[in-house]
Parts: sequence; structure tokens; C-alpha cells
Amino acid sequence: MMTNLPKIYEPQAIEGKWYQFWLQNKYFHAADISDKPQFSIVIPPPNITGSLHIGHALDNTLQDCLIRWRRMQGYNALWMPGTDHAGIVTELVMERQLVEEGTNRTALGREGFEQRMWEWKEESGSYIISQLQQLGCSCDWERERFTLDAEFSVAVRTAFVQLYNQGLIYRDTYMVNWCPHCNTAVSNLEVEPKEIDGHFYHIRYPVKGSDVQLEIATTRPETMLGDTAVAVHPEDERYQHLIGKMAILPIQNREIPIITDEYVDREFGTGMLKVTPGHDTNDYEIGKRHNLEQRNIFTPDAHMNENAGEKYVGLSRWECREQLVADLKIANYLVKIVPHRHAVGHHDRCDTIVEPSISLQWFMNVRPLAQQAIEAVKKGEVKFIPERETTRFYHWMENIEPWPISRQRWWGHRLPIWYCTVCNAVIAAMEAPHECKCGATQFTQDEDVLDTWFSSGLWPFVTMGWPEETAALKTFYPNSVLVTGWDILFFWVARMLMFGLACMNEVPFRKVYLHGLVADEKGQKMSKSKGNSIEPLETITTYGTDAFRFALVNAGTTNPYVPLPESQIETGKRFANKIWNAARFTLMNLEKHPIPASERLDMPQRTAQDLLEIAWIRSRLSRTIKTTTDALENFRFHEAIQTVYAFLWHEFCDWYLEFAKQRLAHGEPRALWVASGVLEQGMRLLQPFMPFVTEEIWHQLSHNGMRHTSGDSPSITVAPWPELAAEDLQVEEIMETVMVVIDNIRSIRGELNVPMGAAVAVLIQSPDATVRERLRTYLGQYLPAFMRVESITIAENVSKPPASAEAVIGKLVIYIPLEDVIELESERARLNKRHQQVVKDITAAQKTLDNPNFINRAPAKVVEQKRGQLERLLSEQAKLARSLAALTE
RNA sequence: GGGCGGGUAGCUCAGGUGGCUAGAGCGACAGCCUUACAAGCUGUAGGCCACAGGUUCAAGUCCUGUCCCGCCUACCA
Repeated sequence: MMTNLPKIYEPQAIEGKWYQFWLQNKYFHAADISDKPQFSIVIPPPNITGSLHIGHALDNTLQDCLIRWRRMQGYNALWMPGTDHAGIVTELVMERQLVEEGTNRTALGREGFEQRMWEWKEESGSYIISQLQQLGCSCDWERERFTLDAEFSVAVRTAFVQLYNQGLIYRDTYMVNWCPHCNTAVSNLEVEPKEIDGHFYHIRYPVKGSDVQLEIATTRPETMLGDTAVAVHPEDERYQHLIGKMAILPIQNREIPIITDEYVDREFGTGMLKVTPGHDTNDYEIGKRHNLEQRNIFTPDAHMNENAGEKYVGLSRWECREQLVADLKIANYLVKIVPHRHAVGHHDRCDTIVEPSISLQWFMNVRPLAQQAIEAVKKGEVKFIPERETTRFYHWMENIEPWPISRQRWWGHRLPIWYCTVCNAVIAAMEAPHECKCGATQFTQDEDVLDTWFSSGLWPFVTMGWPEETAALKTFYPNSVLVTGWDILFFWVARMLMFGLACMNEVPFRKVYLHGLVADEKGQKMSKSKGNSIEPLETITTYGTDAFRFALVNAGTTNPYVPLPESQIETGKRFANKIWNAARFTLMNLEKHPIPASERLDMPQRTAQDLLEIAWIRSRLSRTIKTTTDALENFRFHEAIQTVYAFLWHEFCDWYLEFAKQRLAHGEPRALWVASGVLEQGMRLLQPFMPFVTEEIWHQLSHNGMRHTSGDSPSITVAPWPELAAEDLQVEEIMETVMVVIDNIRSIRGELNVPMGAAVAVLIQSPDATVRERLRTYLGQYLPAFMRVESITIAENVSKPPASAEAVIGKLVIYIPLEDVIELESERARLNKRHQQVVKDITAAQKTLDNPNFINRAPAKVVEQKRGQLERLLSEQAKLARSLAALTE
């Protein structure tokens, strides 16, 4: 038998054990074919080489709660796990590692580099998985996938070729965001505009055959080396005479036309725009409209190329800027430099300032798919929670631009594109072609790899076996829910939707729950680089996994930023300890009072013999089950855990167990037996949130004489979700009457500092026979659970004993004679405070009831309530006034 | 420039479709080692629900405006 349960809950002692138990018994496994209803979630695959950060912890805890809850409800619940190769980020980390080793990726070569990446993946790849397991995640690990595994490769090629054949994937020369550090094109989404303090450089451009000098403002003087025009607004009166003339580009002394374009803002700067079609998106558009030359002045790593002129070749962008400005100044072309704050695009992965450049890239025309996705959402095939995200989604999708999908990198899915070495024909195919239509048999495969989001966009169906028509695909697609942070709505969610519609002809998931990002106490997003982040594993070691999960779920609102103060984790730890001790108490007493075989603990309907507190706790439990279930249905995680917390702590522990103690003291163990039943159900309710401590307690209960009410389940993980018993409003109302009286007596004792050991006499006066009857029956049973009681007197009329404290609750009055302790002053103060409050409430209620419109228009029920309230208040006020008068005498 | 979210106790936050006296956790104060838990128990204090109007019998909740804070988004060089 037990009794050696430690007084303090020790999470470290049990967590590993239970996780292994769950794994060994395959409780997390979902069947491909099942009679049960399906429920499926795919994990947002974490970076293979990453480690668990606070954002993962929140995201995965919420998913685990949903999966564990549905599993208990009897769903065939699949949580599909896996990892992402994560393209550029991963490469960058590896590159840093290589530099430390004194080498670099060029030295290794493509094959050597890829091999290193795979080796690294093999050795560090399971790290993040083991961390997810420490967090308690109940993924179906047998199914684990990787976005770069062999099956994925087939799927990616299949999708690519299909989209290519539909004309949705094409190759084009276009202006893209170029990252000079990563040496690749990136998409708009990967560019983060950041405000920086820069300058406006005002530069003079002479006009050919004239003394006029144009004054042009720019934030990037070095790009003038690529200027091929100067533009003004067609209706700008100031410059009409210059239109069509040639300007002379300083330093290079190149002639460039002065053109007109609607794009130019007359109000901004000098109303005159230098046009650099090769390195500015807007200028590129202007250039196309006017057929201007596109001059590329940068090398891929953003140094100046030969087009920049001899003097500048080889300089970096910033060196060139400095040199050029100096040269302009000497040649007297520089008018002034003024400080100017503006947004500059940075590559989100390496924080390098991107260089818009023209290059030959592969694009995906996402517009038609975006339209389909919008329609699917409008038809309700997918729902966003919170709803406001729908607006953001529409806005993005309606303005979507072609997606550059090729990356000049090595770690990723290589484009399934081959070029004929003879006729340059472009062939998209699953494998290298054998023969070109020109007869040639030699091909080279495109060097580029796909944007990492291309493959993760296929995640919901590739993980289920696509392009094969597998049973899993049939069973689990579309997924039930997707849970992720709002910050990757466009990156990932939108893409999955489009790919799902393109490849499966069906949305990938029914609901998308977008939670906030974890922030510190100042509302700043937690991140390692800011140094303000909570380390999940350290937290788990210090507080225990369940405590951590408690805090995460409790914070899991849909606010854009969710603070996670340490105190919340502390609360989780205390809560775990609280229920641990409730179990300890229950078990210790069950040893002395074993449950007889005839006893039913499964919360059936109330029977006439039931003790009031048993009927009450049953009703409260039932309400808790209902509220918790409802909250989970609607993704209100905070409400769900708050409900269970409040029930277990403040109803079960604070009241019910105290009642049970009282019963035990009188040799009546039944309330205790029921306590074990309530606790068992409470553990089941809490299991999705705090799986470890609940499993431990649940087993302790079963190994120590308690017969479970959850059938033959071998683990709480697969035990049924608690079922509703009937709520009993009358029982709750009776108990409420008793509790209010007890609260008031406690309050008197507390305020008047009555020592714990002192027994009190309680006199209660009530004009209501029903109330008197209830209190006569029950107060004597329950009051002694909380204090020493000398006697209880209940009557229609009670005369106030001398030197007594009193409390008035509506028409009911409680007197407690306290000859030894009472101080008239403090008693008067107490009553006076209450009296003032009552008078205030009376005024308000009176005012409402005096309004004829209220009587006429408010629902009868509301009017009646208000009248009842006023009546009670008036009665209370009268009694308080009388007592105050008596005290003053 | 456009859009979204927020402003409720000292702090962090709850407050489905308006309706009894606006809640919780943490913190503060006072008192308790009451035989499950001092990581506990009991009691107390603390709110012009940002501000100003409006709708309504009734507003923390709905509408309009204002002021702050945060975020997303946009081509102002």
C-alpha cells in the first residue's frame, strides 16, 4: 500500500516514467482505418536543427490539449508530427559552424555541403523531437516525417510538375528582392521593412545645352550610377520646359532623358525623381513603361560591378556611397545632406539589407489559387479563430503577387527542371528526361532549390501519403484544425490552403486557430536575440512540465501578444501540488476506510439517501464538465483551465474535502468514497492540460483500492472524457444558503480576531420558514467543518444577545455573542461600512424601480428580480440601522 | 497613408447575444504550523471599467468622436 507519497509533488520523479509508458503502449497511435470519428492535426514542423523555444511550447501545448481531449472523447485522434528542413535558416547555421572549423561552403562544394547537412540532421534531428516529448506532446511518432525525406521529394516534384503543366509555374526575368549575404532571391514576405535613420542626399544634375541644374533628392546616392532617366510628373508646371531634354548624370557624364510619369509625386522632395530601373521596384515599372535601359551596377554580393565605373568597381555598396558622395561634393554637385528616417528592407533570416535586382527566377502565379482560397473561406469551408484574422487573410490574398520560388541555395528540393544542352529546351519532369524533341540526350538540371515554404505548404496531405491515395489520406484529410501563431498566416497557412486546393481539390483543414506570440512582462515578443525569453527546458526542470503547461494554456488567449509572467508558472506548480495533496488526503483515508464493492462512484442520479454535499459536488462537477467541454469546443483554453482549476481548488478542496473530513470524524466514510470518484473525474478533466500529474494520481487511486469510474482504461490518456451527470439547481441553492451563512460567520471571526480555538454560539433569525428549515437541517452538519461551534439556534425571532457581533444578509440575521472578545468600536465600524454600502445599493435600486419605463419595458423577470433585491436591501438596512442605534446607546 | 487589436484592482489578465452587488491569479495588509498541502489556510483592503457624447427602461458590453499604447500593411524616391 501507499502512504509514502511525498508531501510535496515531485514532477521529476514521474514525468519520464509516464511518457515511456505512453509510448510503449502506443496510446498516441491513430489508426488509418477506424470506426471512430476522425480528428486530425498536423504539427507545424519545427526546424530540424532547432531547439524548443517558448513559441513552440505554447503552440504545441495547445495542440496537445486538443488532441488529448478529443482522444478521450473517443475520436480517432491523429497528431501528425515531423520536422522541417527550413532551407536558408539551417544553411546559415551550418555556414557559421563551417567558418568556426576554418572552412566554408564553397570549399566543400555542393555535394560535400549537402552531405554535411544530412550528417548534422542525423545527429541533431531528434533533439527537438525529444524536447517535444518532454513537453508531453502526444504525437503519433510512428508517422514522423521530414520535409526533405524521399517521399517528400516525390510529392514536391509531383506538385511542381502539375503546376508547371497548368501554367502556374513559370520562369521569368523580373525584379526580385536579392539578399547579397545569402546570395539568393527571396520573396516579399521574407523582407522585413525596418525603420532606420538615413539621409536625403540632394544632388544636382545638369541639363544638356542649358545652365539649368536639376536638384534631385535620394536616399541611396550610389544607385545614381545605374540611373537611366529623370522623371517628373506630366502636369508639373515647374518642369514643363525640361521635358524631353537630356540631363547629364554627374561623375559618369552620361546623358539620360527627362521623362514624365504619373508615378512621380509633385509634393515629395523636389518633385523630381531619378530613375534606376535596375535596382528599384518602382523605377523598374517606370522603366518598362518608357522602355528605359536597365543597368545593373552590383555584383551578387552587392559590390560595384564594371557598370559603376572604374573608380568604384569592387567597392561595397556602403564604401561606394561614401566615395561617391565625397566625389560629388568636390565636383560641387552635392547640394545638401539632410537626416531622413525611412523604412529599408532587411532579409528576415540574416538581417542583411536586400538589394532589389533583376534576375531570372522561377515564379508561381498564385493569383488564381488565392481566388479559390478566398472563395473557400467565404463559403465557410475554412474558419479562422479568432475571426478577425479572416480580414487580414482576405486583404493579403486579394493583393497577392507572383511568388518567386527559386532559391540559389543548396539545402532543399532541387527544381525538377531540366535544360537540353543542345537546344536549351526546358523540361519539367519527375526524373531526368532521356531524349529531347531535338534528339539530344544530354541535360542539365536546374541548380536552384525551392523556397522552403513550397514543401511545407504541402505538409497536410504529403504527410498522409499524397500523391499515393492512401487510407490515411482518406481518413485524415482535410485535417480538423490547424494551430499556429498569427505571424505565419501568409507564409504557411495561406500557402497550404492554395496547395491543398490545387493538389487535393479540397481545403487542408476546417479550422485555423491562430494564437498570440509569447511576450515578456513589457509586452515585447520573447526571443533569444532579445535575451528576454523563458527557456522551456529550464522552466520544466524548475517547475515541472505540468506547471509550465498550465501557465501556457492559461495564457492561451487570442491576444496578439500573450505575457507569460513567472508567477503564472508558479501558480501552475502550486496547483499541481494542491491536487497532489488532495489525492494524498483521499488515499490516506481510503486506507482506513476501503471502498466496499457495493459503493457506486460513477455519479449516477441523485438518490434520496444522498448527503447534501454529495449531491452538491456532483452537480458542481457536472457544471464544470459542461463548461470545460464547451470552452474547448470553442478554443477558449484560458476559460477551460480556469474552470477546472476553480472547481478542484475552490469547490472540491476548499469545501467538499472539509465536509468529508467532518463526516469521517463521525465515522461516515461515504463522502470520502465519493471524493475519490470526484477526484478521479477531475483528473480526467485536467488530463489534456496537465497529463503527468493527473496520470500519476489516477494510477495511485486505482492501485489503492479505488475502483475507477472510467471503465477498464489502462491509462488516463485513453480513459473516457467525463460524462455529464445532472445538475441539481435546488441542491446548489440550498448549499448556497448554507455557504453564505458560513462565510459571514467566518468573516465576523476574522475581522474580530476570534481565536481559532474559541468556540462560538450562533444565533440565526429568519422570517423564511424554508430557509430556517434548511439551516436547521444542514448548518449543524457543515459549520463544524470550519470552526468550533458551541451551539446553533435558529428561530423566526431571536433577540440580540448583549455584546454580540452580527451580520445581516437580506432578511436573515446572524448573531454571535462574543463577550470576551468584542470591541464595540470595531463592531460598529463593521456594521457601519456595510450599512453605507446597503444604502447606496438601495438608492440605485429605488431609482431604477421609480422609472415607469423600466416597469413597462424591461422583461417581467428582470423587474421582479429588481423588486426582490430592493426588498432584501431595505430589510437589511432596517436591521443594520437598529443595531447601530443600539450600539451607540 | 490604410487597416486591426488593446486601454477594467498595484501587476498580468477574464468579463459569448446589454440585465442581480464587475471577477481571477500574482502582489499588499492582518491573523493562523486547524492531524492533505506554509508551494497551505482564514480574513481585509484595493475599480469614475482611458475620456466625451449618443442609443436604451438598462452600457464595462452597442454607436460616434477624442487621446494614448501595440501591431499588421503600403511604391513616397
